Amino acid sequence: MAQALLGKYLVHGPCVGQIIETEAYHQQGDESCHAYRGMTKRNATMFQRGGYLYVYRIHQVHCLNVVTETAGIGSAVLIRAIRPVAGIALMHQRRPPGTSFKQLANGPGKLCQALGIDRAMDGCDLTGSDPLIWIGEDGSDFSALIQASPRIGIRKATDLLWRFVVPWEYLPYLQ
DNA sequence: TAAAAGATCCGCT
DNA sequence: GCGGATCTTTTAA
Repeated sequence: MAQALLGKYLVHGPCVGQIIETEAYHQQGDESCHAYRGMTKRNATMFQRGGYLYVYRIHQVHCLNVVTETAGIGSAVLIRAIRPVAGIALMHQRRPPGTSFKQLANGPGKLCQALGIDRAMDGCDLTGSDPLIWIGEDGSDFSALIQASPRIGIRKATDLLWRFVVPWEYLPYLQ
């Protein structure tokens, strides 16, 4: 699922971004997954069926995930970077003055800031029932360009190559 | 009730 | 590359 989400469009109101970096997290055998030790108040959304939005806060920023498993299994894909596609003026407004185009949303906290996502949106349905926030696609296939690597900023299960990136340098050649 | 850890970011060097 | 900011959840006493 983490690879399949690359190239998809994350839509929140007028703002749209194409997903270019993801990380997978799974309850089973993945110690760095929030759901590894079972359900808590924070991670409850991870145990819903796939298609829901899981948002949590870390340090001073929010991180946005897509729930991926069947109900009862805690699992999600962290969206780590998007390519801004629409609503770019509004994204600039939400980010610090002088932020470059690339830096608008090239990190988990940054893209939440650019898209205006916070913990209040945890549990939203991304599959189309909510006209404000959803995930769409245009049929683009990034599978040949995906690079796998260890996940960023974690201390456990660092051997898993569950981070998937479409390098920023490739993007101009895709249009 | 308290303390520590954490899927980050930014500025400085 | 490094450290600090700064806040919520979780866990232990």
